[in-house]
Amino acid sequence: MPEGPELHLASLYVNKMCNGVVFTGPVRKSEVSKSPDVPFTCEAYRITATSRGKEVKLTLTPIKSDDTKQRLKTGQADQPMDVVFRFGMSGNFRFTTEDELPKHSHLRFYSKEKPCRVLSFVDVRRFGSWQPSGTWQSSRGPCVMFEYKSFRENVVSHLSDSAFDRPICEILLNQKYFNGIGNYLRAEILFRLNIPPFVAARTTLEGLDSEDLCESEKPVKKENTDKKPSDRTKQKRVKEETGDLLRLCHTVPLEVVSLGGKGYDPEKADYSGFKAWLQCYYVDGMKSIRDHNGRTMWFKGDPGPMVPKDSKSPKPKKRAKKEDDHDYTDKKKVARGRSANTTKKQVKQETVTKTPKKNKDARVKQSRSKTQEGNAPHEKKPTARRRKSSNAGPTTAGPLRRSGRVTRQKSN
DNA sequence: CGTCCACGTCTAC
DNA sequence: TAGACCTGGACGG
Repeated sequence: MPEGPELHLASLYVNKMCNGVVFTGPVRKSEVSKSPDVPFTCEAYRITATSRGKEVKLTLTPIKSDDTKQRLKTGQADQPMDVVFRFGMSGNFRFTTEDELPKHSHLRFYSKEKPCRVLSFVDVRRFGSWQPSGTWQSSRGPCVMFEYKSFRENVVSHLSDSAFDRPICEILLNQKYFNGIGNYLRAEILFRLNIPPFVAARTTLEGLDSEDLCESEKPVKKENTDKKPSDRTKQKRVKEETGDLLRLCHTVPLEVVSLGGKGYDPEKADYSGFKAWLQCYYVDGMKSIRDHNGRTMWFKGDPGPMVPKDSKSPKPKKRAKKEDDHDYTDKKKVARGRSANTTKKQVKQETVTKTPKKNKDARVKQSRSKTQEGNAPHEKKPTARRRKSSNAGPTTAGPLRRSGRVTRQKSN
């Protein structure tokens, strides 16, 4: 659930579900969670939520009672407490009855009703975290969706920062400047403007005004294809109609919010709406390669000059089980078909083992050493990456990593 | 069965 | 700038 739109939708969900609900008692944490305890307990309190970029803040507000003495004696809160959440790769909120507690519910707020209900912070992978008495993380910039003006100013006034030496697709994930943008949004945003992902960020951004000159412009849409404008003209028109890159960092996430539903959440029934909204990310026919941080960048056309030297396309997953093969309307299939699979459900017990194990995600980053001799491309960056374990003898477990990864994409 | 991949940070050489 | 941190679904053998 994790880019700006999903975090915001989560805050809307909490406010809707918890409106009028009275919560009680302590906040409870799962055994396995390593996030801190939330030292808040109260006979009667309410919960509201707000979001900023990729964070959600819950505010726990005690309901006034006359019995101050009693409250203090039993350690009850009488002041509100904020808890700030980051969702990692899989965080979300759910409000259920007590006996329907979701698996991986790691922080729980109990309602005072008879068959009580529970607001859960659910997080399968546990990359998410929370901070009791928390504040918005100071290293993160303004929210691309709801602090648009200061977001723009923050970027435009810091273009000399060396962070902007990087390719545009990589700085779009830098939360100091693009709080709320994640991997699918960067693909969708650059795709809309036809910006090659691996061009220098500063080049792409300089010249943009800290004021949005497009301000009062109406939505988007409308594509007049009878004319064949030159590329230059086309670029200009695109800008006029849809706004510049910074504006799309604002409007594109907001589109996801207005889709309703849950945004990116393949497990949910209303995922199809989101899937249909995607134009580039994981879409059949698009290209993808790993950026310098090992994250998959989806794009169309020219990758741009700053492509990682040894980068390869991740393997195109075959479309999952059939599902619908009847294309009713225009076909807009997505490469990944996570079907709503509700079959088995191994109730495996989550444990607290601390066995040092082989990392998995790390392997994703190690681009296989293609030319396994140390050719050193020391042009610009001291690209020390790409090698590492290559000539250090085969690792016991994984001798040959991927061999030939084929570039997905049929046409171009 | 094993490998690869996933909406994101963090922090330690 | 590599790993580390996690679970689980899709796929391949």
